[in-house]
This record gives sequence, structure tokens and C-alpha cells, in this order.
Amino acid sequence: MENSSRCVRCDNCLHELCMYKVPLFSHLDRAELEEMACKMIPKYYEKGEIILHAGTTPNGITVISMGSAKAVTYTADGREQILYLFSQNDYFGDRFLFSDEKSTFTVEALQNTSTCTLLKADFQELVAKYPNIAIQVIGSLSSRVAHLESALQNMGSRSAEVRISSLILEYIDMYGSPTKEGTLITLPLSREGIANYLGIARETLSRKLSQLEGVGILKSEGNKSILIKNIEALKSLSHG
Amino acid sequence: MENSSRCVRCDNCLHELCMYKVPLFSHLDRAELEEMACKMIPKYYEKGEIILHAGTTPNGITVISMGSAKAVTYTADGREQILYLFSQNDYFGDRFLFSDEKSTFTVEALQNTSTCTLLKADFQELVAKYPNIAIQVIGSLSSRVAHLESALQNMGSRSAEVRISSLILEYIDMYGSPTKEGTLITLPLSREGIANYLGIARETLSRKLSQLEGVGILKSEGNKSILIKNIEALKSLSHG
DNA sequence: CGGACCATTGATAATTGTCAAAATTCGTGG
DNA sequence: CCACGAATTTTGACAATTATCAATGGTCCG
Repeated sequence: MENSSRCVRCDNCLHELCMYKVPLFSHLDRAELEEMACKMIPKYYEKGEIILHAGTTPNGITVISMGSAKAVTYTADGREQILYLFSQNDYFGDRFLFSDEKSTFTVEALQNTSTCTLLKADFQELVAKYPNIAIQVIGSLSSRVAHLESALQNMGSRSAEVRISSLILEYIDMYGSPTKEGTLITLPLSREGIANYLGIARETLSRKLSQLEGVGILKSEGNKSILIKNIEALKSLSHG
Repeated sequence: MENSSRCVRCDNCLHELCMYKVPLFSHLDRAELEEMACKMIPKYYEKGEIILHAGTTPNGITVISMGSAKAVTYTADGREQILYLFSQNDYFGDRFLFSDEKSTFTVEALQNTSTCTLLKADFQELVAKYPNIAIQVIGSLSSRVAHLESALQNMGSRSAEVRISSLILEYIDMYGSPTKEGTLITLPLSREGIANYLGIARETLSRKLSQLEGVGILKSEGNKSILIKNIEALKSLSHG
């Protein structure tokens, strides 16, 4: 307690420690969390600002404490390919904690966004002190691998319709809330963003969504949300 | 030494310890390696046999000590999507070491293949004893993440030509050997396999390769190798 | 040498990308 | 709260690419 009062707390976290909600740190006890919190470096980015530049070496592990961000690379034919979408309490940089590799992706704020960064050296110290954290890191990387494998599997479908259906189903779980008329998804990305994530043209996405709307499966509600009216139909589409 | 003579050595490894060449274990000293070698379970698979079934929980970390294998999932539209290609000294299962998740992919032997498996429990014991191994696992997962990110980036190119060029360039580094007339690649996969890795139709791959042969960039040498005659041209193709 | 397997080629259809224009949506400032 | 302008999205028409199906040709291994 005394210890923590000596710290400059992360301003973004109000009266809570933001790390508390980060799975990576969830097995630490209060004291350990506070010890770490002291070392977190807070930062603020406007929408559109770059949080991490491709080609540079990340200086630690960065938690999105507020807002959201996308990790993008550019495909050989010059298009933007979104690799990850980071929402509140997601983090990146774990892959660089024990290596000096340069990042191949750029991270850009999708909204006004606050981050907390724990420097590599501090993290390594922490790992030395609490070896269990290494196991947590392994778990974290494992689920990142799982996510990428499934994204890759999805990209393997030649048909745009299948890819779109799968992504919507994923979004239902992550960003959906039930209403009387169906499940309302608050989209984390613009149409263009979704298209760039799926590796298809924005126009193709538009067309397919209109088509799905035409047969009553869903309904676009402005640019930022979609109402899903028939999940079962989506599921059968996503299966080929 | 006495210790090791009490072990049943892995038959596949002849007089060498196969783990010696596995990066994951390369930081262990001889004694540690031998200790671990005692616990490795060797197994042999004919070409086409399944080493790991999707939907089952891997029992440990499996090293390909001889031969090769592919890790595949099936896309929503029923096609085979190759996620990984494992050659000698590659391994899989690291992602399941500290979780009970089921594998989403199936691993199938591409040739007659020998493996050595270290059971989860034994691995965990090893990690407890030599905590540095956890760091090695982190490194191993990190490079797996890097590989997947780049594969995803590649799948984002809408054009088949670009994807093919990128893959060939990758193969040059991994399976190529210089000759007088150019770089000879001994292909690790059949045409169909390459197409399934790239997420395109086998016929499309054929056509593009013929086309590249037509302009003198490469030359198919039977079904199992390709001679690359103009790497620079390939590079510029792969950049869009 | 033969037969199974794999790869190539051709013709066609279906899908998707591209470019341009019109329509919507969104946020801002009055 | 409304209106306006910028940004985003949708739609249309067309071109380009790729998938599909079927037939042919080649390769590999016993």
C-alpha cells in the first residue's frame, strides 16, 4: 500500500489497475500487480496516430487500456492487410519480449486510445522474480497462435461469402448483444477495415452484405452496426 | 554417461541425440539433453498415416526426427488448407504444452516418418527443473507467430501470381541449392500441396508456373523440383 | 515396362476486382 | 436540433482473374 502510493498511477485506469483485467497478469496477486503498475508507462494517441511503426523494435508489452487499434501489414500488391484488432485490455508486444526482432506490422489507433507499456527490461525482471509469468506468456502466445491458425484457415476459403459469414459469427460472440429483433453487432471496424481483414475488396463486401440483407439474414444499421436476424442461416453459409 | 546408457535411446537418432538439433533444446547441456532423451517416445509412420488427429489433445511435443509431415485443416468450403509443413527437426505440440485444448489441425506424414514425443508431464517437469526452457518455448512460439503472420500477409494478396512468387522465394532459402543454371528447389510438397498451402486451385498453380516458365523465370524439372533461373524477376513479381 | 498417380491444358462459367458515379452516413458548427 | 460538407458506403457496368470440369499428357516407382 505504501509502496503503491509512491507510484505514479496510470492515469488511464482511473481507480482501477488496468492490468487487473489483462489475462496475462491475472494470476498475480494484488501486491505484485501494484509493483508492476508502478512501472507501466501510460501514453495517449489520437485516432489515426501510429502506436507502433513497422520496422522498429517494440520496447515492451503494450496494453490498450482504452480505445482500440489495428495491426496492419501491407501485402505485396500494396493493400492493407489487418492482422489483429486490439480492443480494451488486449495487448501486443509479447512476441518481442525475448527477442530483438523488428515488428513487421504497424499498430494504428482506431479511436482516441490510451495505452500502458511495460518495458522489456522490467518485464524480464518480473519474470525472473515470478517465473510463473513465463507460463502465462506461453499461454498468451499459444492463444495468439490459435487465433492466427483459424484466421489462416478462414482465408483459405475461396468464397467471399463464406469468409464474411465466418467473421460475422465471430463478431456475434465478441461484439454482439441480443435484442428483440436479433443480435446487434457493434462493429469494431469500418466496412473498409473488415474488407482489409478478410482480404477482399470493399465493394465485394458491400455487395455480399446487401445480398444477405436481401434474403433477410441481416440488416445494416448505419455504418457502425449490423443486426443479425438469422444466425442459423449464417452458420450454414459459413459451412460452405 | 552411465545415466544415458541406462536409457533406451531413440532408435531414429542413430548415434546422435535428435533433440540436439532442435532449437527448443539447443541451450541445454549434454547431461540435460541425455536426461530428456531418456523420456522421448519414438514412433514410426508410413507415408499418409495420421500422426495427430484434429479434435484430439496432443499428448506432448513431437519432433520429426526423419521424414516430413503437413498440418492441415479443412476450410468451410471443404478444401484442405495446409497450415504448416514440418521437416526434419521441426516439431509441433508446443502450443498445447500448458493447455488442454484440442488440436484444430491434423498432422499427416508426407513420407515415411519417424517422430520422438516428449510427454506433457515430462516437459513440465523439465521446465520446473530448468526454467530457462520456458524462455525457449516462448521463443519457439514467437517464431511460430511470426511465421503465421507472414503467411496471413501473403494470403492477403488477391493475385495468385504474387502469392506463388513469394512462396517460391521462401522455398529458395529453405530448400534451394545453387547450380550452374540457377537455384534448384527440391519441392517439399506436390503441386496439389502447394496449391492447398496457398489457397488456390491446383490448376491455377499449374498455369501460372507454365507462364513463369514461358518467360524464362523458371523451369519445372519433373514433379519434384523446380529450377529458378531469374530470382530478381521473381522478386519484382512478388512485390506486386 | 506398365499402371497408378500427378500434372497440364483447354473451354467455359462464376466470382471478384476495378473504376466511376450516386447515395448514405456522420460529425461538426451554427 | 438542424443543416452542411466530408467521409464512407453502395451500386452499376465492365474487365480481369480464377475455379471448375473434362480430357490429355507426363512422371514415378515397383
